Amino acid sequence: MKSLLSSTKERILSAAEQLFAETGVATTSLRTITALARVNLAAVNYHFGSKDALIEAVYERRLGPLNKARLAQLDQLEQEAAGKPLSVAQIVDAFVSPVAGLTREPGKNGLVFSKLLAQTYNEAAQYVQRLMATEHQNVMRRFKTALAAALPALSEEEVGWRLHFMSAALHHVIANTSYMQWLDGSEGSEADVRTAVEKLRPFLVAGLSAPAHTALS
Amino acid sequence: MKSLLSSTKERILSAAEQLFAETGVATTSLRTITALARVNLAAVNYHFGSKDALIEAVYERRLGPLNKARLAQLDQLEQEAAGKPLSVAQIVDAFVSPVAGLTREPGKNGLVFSKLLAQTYNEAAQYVQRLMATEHQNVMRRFKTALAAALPALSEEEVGWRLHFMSAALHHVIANTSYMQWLDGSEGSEADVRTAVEKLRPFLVAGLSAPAHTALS
DNA sequence: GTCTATAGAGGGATAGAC
DNA sequence: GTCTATCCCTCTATAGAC
Repeated sequence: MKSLLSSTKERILSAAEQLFAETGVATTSLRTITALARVNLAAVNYHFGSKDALIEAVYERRLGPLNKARLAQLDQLEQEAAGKPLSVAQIVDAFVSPVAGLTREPGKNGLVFSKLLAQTYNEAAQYVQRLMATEHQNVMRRFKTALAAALPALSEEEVGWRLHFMSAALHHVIANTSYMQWLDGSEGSEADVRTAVEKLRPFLVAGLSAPAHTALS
Repeated sequence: MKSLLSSTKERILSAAEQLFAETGVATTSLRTITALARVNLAAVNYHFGSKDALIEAVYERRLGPLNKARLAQLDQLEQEAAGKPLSVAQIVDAFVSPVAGLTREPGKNGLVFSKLLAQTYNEAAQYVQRLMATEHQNVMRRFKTALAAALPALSEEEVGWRLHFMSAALHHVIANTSYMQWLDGSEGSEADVRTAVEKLRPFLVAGLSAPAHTALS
């Protein structure tokens, strides 16, 4: 019952999250995790049961709040709109902002998790599917409905694809922001995630609002 | 000198590529690779020297042709345009089409590599940086120049970000197309990569062309 | 160039003392 | 709940026969 902020469990979770994001889930050993958390090796198996269970717990700790935040922001905007469809920009906002908002989660730097989520998107899907498949699907369905109302010219299917693209761009951008220098050799300016997300917003709004077909030239 | 299409080396490369894309580089053992390639375990070390060297070879085999194809298409379009700036749609095409064109590479199914490239983007950067940092940077610089000419209203920095976003969306979409069902619970229609890339095109064109700031209205 | 056999390192998990 | 010590497994890499 003692929910100290730095209990052994929490320290393991944060250390694991950080190392997973840095070098991947598979290559991170329990020995490395417990060393960073300054906790005994056996503690992982005592508190979580196995490495797999620890991985699930790492995802679980962040995904719940992220989903809730997205839905909450969408709810509030829809209430304020009183029946009228939201703008595409508002929907993008409700989807994107909570990711930056992860900063306020336990373990201080929640953006680490965003990087993890993107870096191991496929691996993540495997764990997420077991844990919160329905919750995640509900979120996506809500956004799909809102977006369909904002873009009546597009088919349901097209709206689904656009949502997919938004999620893809957002997560990949977060995961690879530190590699921008590699991407084009530009001097860099220490591009941080928050700047990247800010720059991404108009790109997403315009992309979502695009006509279904675009002629060449 | 005997460049048979199914030499031991090539079979190892293709098997490794496939398994890497399916379950990741770190979790794929040489035993699994050699079993799929129906080759002896020791063959990897004989032909490549180490697992790391094999990984590099897997990336090297595809990235060279991909970069060349992108530049070639851009070159051709620019020649035809005779000095006038290309359209954004044309630039998107030169960037995106060669990825689907990987199909014509050795080992038949080159799209497997696209999935690998996206799934392990961070890991890949590590190897790619060693192998073809300058080549990749040249490609991105060429596209940046072309895009800047097509979008004179945007700053150099903004154009760099947009290029980043395009690459991010493209690679993540390819990597996660098979997970669309998970994304929103839709019935799926066996969404293949080619369809995804086709749907992505107008999204990218509009996103790249967006004004730098979008009001929240 | 291909194979078998094995060395040597590092991993996850657990038993049992405290 | 924490720690040490250890089991047992899988992995990469290599030596040496063919």
